[in-house]
Amino acid sequence: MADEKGLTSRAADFSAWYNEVVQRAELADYSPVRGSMIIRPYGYGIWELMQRVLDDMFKATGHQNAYFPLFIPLSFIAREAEHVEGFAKEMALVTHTRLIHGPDGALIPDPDSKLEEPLIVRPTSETIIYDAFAKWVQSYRDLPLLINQWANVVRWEMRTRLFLRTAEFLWQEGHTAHASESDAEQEATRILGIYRQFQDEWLALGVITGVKSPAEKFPGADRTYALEALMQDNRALQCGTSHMLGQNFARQFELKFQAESGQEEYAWNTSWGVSTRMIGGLVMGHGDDTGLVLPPRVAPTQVVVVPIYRNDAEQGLVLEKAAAVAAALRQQGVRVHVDARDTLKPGPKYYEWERKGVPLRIEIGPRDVAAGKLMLVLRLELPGLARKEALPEAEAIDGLPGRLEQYQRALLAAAVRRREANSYRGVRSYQDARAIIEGTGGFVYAGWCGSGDCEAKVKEETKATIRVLPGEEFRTPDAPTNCMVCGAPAQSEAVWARAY
RNA sequence: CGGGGCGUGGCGCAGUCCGGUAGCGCGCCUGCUUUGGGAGCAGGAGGUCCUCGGUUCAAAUCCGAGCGCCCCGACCA
Repeated sequence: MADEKGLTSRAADFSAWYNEVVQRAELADYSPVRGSMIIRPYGYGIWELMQRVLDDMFKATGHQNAYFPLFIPLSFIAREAEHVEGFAKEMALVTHTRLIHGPDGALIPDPDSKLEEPLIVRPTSETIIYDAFAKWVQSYRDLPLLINQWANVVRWEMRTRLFLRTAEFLWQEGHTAHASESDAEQEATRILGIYRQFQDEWLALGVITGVKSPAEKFPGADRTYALEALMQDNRALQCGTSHMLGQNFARQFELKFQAESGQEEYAWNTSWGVSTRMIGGLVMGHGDDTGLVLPPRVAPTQVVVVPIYRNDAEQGLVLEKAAAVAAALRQQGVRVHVDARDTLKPGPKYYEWERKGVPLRIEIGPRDVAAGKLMLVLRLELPGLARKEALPEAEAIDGLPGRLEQYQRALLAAAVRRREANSYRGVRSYQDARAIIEGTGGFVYAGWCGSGDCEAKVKEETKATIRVLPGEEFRTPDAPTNCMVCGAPAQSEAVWARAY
């Protein structure tokens, strides 16, 4: 366990480190309900930044936001066989609508208020949304229908972890209907591209993308595209999914339209989502033994200004300068905070903001004011970047957005470097794969025959699953041509890893 | 649901074996001195010791039952 100052190190106990970072950076807290979490203002600030960027991306590609109900009739979820099978074990139900005092005075559900048909709390909204779509769509002229919603969903998980797996979480779920299979397919991959751009360029995660195996795909989908990031403990984190749903839901919910030809046809659907889980990805992807490390683009505070002074006169002087610097930075669109608290010395402030992952700190003391300089300190030492640098004030301010962008890019480069350093390509034997998975961990690229039996065997024996069948960009040039498990001709390359 | 751990001021813990005035560090409040990497002194506030029951003159401590949370595993974003 860590003392009040230090943190458990990643090497000593990765999951303890994770929990401590999340709580000490004030991202989240436990709630009285098992498996439910409180997202604190600092964590929610990150989520708001994520939302803003993604929302703009969705809007720019023609999507509109809407809101569908939290409660879904139980019968809806039951309509798509594979879908209900996938979620049946983790459903929260509303069965009563009233409380009364029982014999011993305690509040109990009023038996008379029992609902004829229980409601489920949405684990995802395909069913209720496609039911609505069916009412809205008549003609091919109504398509494509491109809808997104920002919502909470509930999945009653057996085992939970802050951000990574909680009973309730926040996400966006896009739902679209198209006139043709190829339109829907295009939509699913276009969204995958948007997610990819967001997770690399904003979150700096260095994700790989690809298709899920049939065993790992979304229940009810024909095909699931996914993004996977490699965490610092060399376990994979699924950071988002985009599903080609085919006509599975359209058939169940009578989502039909009249085609140009006059023929009545079922629409083609896609659904796609990313969640607050990405915040967990940021923590495990970038954090270090000091605490959180945030990419500037999603940092609620990008720059913290820490004034240094010894007496009232210096305090006035330095705070005035700090305010001016902050104002100049805000002019440039930088999110800056001046830590003017008089109760802490500079040192403790440094530690606090480092723990919270703020990308850049500006120290301003009397000596700097006199010299017309600012001390800039990055949260991390990264290749090609000076961690600490004293620059003339004007130069420092003008160059600051660029400096943040450099840092942003360096974080992504470091993530990709780490991912590739822990990716094992061209693995030919199951024995080798197993040694990697049970040893250091990481992404194992190997041939796969496509058989669910081979996949299940590996999962059973090593706990590793196929994360994705990698997209073209991520494939190994001379990938093995045989399945690493059974030796039969490989149908595709697969990336194996233990996952969250 | 199985295995492990833990419930004592806001946080981290000691005290439990062997019953006898509830403590320590950090944090918090007030004042003064401080401030370029976790400051000092002085004063102060803050606790149904998880809950219920039992034993006892006396329970944080012993006995019984229950509850909760965290971690590991099986299920999953």
